[in-house]
Amino acid sequence: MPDIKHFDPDAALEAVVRLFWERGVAATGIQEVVDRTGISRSSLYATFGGKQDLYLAALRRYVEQWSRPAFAQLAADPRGLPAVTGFFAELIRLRCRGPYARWGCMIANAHTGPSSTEPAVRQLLDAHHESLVGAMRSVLRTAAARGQLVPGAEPDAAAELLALLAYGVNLRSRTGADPATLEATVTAALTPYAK
Amino acid sequence: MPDIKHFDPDAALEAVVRLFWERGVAATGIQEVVDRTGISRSSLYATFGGKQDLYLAALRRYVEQWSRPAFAQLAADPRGLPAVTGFFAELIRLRCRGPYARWGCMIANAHTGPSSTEPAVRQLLDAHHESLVGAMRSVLRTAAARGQLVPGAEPDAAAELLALLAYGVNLRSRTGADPATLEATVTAALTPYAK
DNA sequence: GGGAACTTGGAACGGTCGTTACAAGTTAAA
DNA sequence: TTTAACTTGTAACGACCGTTCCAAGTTCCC
Repeated sequence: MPDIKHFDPDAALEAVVRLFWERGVAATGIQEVVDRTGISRSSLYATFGGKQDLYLAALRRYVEQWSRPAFAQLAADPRGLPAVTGFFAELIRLRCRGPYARWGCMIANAHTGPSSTEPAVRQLLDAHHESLVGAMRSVLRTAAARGQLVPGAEPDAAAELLALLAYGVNLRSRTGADPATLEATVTAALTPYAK
Repeated sequence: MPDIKHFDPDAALEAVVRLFWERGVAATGIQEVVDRTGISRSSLYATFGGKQDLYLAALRRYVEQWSRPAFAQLAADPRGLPAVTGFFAELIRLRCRGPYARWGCMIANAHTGPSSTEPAVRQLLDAHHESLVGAMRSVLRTAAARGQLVPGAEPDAAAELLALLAYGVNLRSRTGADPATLEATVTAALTPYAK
């Protein structure tokens, strides 16, 4: 029977996520991946395939670990509008403070990368966007059901708006945008909808 | 006395802009620049310096050629809210149709690039953002003066919101987002403010 | 213990990266 | 026409790119 892996593929992939997330695929060499993960080129290629496969795996892991939980929590939040406020507050905090400050969103970053034309990547980006919009729609419908929205507000259109706003926040946070300004902008976006 | 340049630096830089805009800096090699501009490595380095200088020059040219005129027109437009609608309509058209479709905005793209941490680039990105927000502020104040806004609307906060929305449009357009959806989203963003 | 299945480290692959050096060519004042 | 200033094409630089290959090591079934 075969030998067993001498490393934890999951931990290695996590290191790869952080590398690609912060610096981007194009700017990150395989050598850096080898150094940061501590595993050798052989093991890397045997486990994940080439760089493109590795990037795709990292993107998927990011979505599973960050986007999906956040979207699920948002969609299921029974509070309605306060859930949206909370979502953005947490987003802004994550993007501007702590270990991931100025990294932006790995998915948002991927939109401008050289692989964004590759079908698998594009499909992932589109699916991510649909998930975000869907979650926003859910929570806005909750808000509508709870009578929190002004008459005539359209949850579906507002959901798209809030999703694009999130991309804007993600992008601008990479240059060190002021979190207070971002917060105020989110407030300005929501105020007209609140009854 | 010296020899004279055998090429048009401005035309060369224009070609460089398109190259970096569409594909990004990291994914574009000097050889491609040489091929597309038609000038040799020597002339390239003698005229523009290294790759980083070339990128910065291209960014500046993009701002001068695209952003500055658009922002100036927006800020000076006497119509108020219809000017905002027109700005986004033109933006979406440019991003989704014609020769620049799916290229996004070169400045938005630059946010995720490896050079976005370099001071000169970051400063340019921040200045660009301030210009856009400033133009939005101007046109919204015009709208307020013309009585187009609902009572209580804050032009300054709304200006930031519309700027971030523009970044979102730019980003999402790179994967081929539906222009009609984007239009509807812009409408949804403006509707609550219109009297 | 023999041996098949698999992992691992390390060396090496050809290719491309951004950059530099230099000889030859061109220009116009002296 | 000499000469200094400058441009241009070509060649080459060392470094790194992503990837592959292979010998050596490890594991577990037979």
